[in-house]
Amino acid sequence: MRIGYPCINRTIDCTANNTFRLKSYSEIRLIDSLNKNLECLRKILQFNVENGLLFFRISSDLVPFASHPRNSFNWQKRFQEEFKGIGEHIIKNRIRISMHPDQFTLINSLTEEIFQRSKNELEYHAEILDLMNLDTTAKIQIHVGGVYGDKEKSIERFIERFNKLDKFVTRRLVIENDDRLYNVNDCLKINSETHIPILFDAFHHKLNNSTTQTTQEYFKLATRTWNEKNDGAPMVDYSSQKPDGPPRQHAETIDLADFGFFLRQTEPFDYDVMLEIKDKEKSALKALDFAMGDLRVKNFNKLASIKLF
DNA sequence: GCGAGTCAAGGTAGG
DNA sequence: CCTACCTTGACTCGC
Repeated sequence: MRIGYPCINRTIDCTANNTFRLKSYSEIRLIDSLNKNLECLRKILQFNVENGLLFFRISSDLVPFASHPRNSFNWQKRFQEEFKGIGEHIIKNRIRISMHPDQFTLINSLTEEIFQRSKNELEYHAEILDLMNLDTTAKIQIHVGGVYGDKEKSIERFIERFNKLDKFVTRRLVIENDDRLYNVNDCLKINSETHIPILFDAFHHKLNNSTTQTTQEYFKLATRTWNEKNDGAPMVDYSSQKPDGPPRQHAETIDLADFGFFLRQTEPFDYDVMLEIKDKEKSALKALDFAMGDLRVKNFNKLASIKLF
């Protein structure tokens, strides 16, 4: 098991998602942001390795306006050495990497234009991971998309569109159950047609499940869609409800009692867990401490003390 | 230097 | 058909 957190580190004084407004777009701004973002990504990964956090989600904002028509700059070529260097450190330290395009990426959209934009956005994500020379265990996670008044048809459309994507994207693509529309059962239907792995989101599952099957059973159904050799250990998203917050809001900091309960529920399995919690690496470190002290967590990937960079 | 308003992209619910 | 809301951080502008 590896433990990780998404995109932002609040301890380090920099972020890997510097951006700007479209109105102020220029090649200079783009290069400047990308320089800062790659430099900061290095620092974050360095911090993570030093602290035993070996799972990380790279921000979709790493390259501002990457798939926007306004941007015709060949950033792939300009920064290929930098990407390659970061990739080498990721591989050397056996860091697990994921990416998560945001809500506007909808491959099952009713309109061809939105599908095309989504396809471009997915290709951008795959390019980043390719430029780093990461194998297919580095994943891109998306939700199934909209329902558009007819879930059956929308699932069919997802499958048709999935089959239109290039191999360099689909080999990295996984789907995640969401909190309102598509639950694990829906994802399983898509998996039976496409063999796309299902990323189990524990919090979303709590908020959106239609049967009496337990978390354990669904966890098992979802995680066994991952092919160990090509996909690596299953990725899992974990978070909990913010106490006294509006429903669905993610907690400010980790609830170790709840996390411990989740670990026990999923005990026999090896997987990598992403903690979607507001205070980011702070909670991830608490969880790491907790898990290392918990003898029941098997296959625990202890800190590799190799120095980065 | 600060706070408020706004930001590429879509969808759903409620009216 | 139209509007509010989802959800988050950070850019940008006006003071």
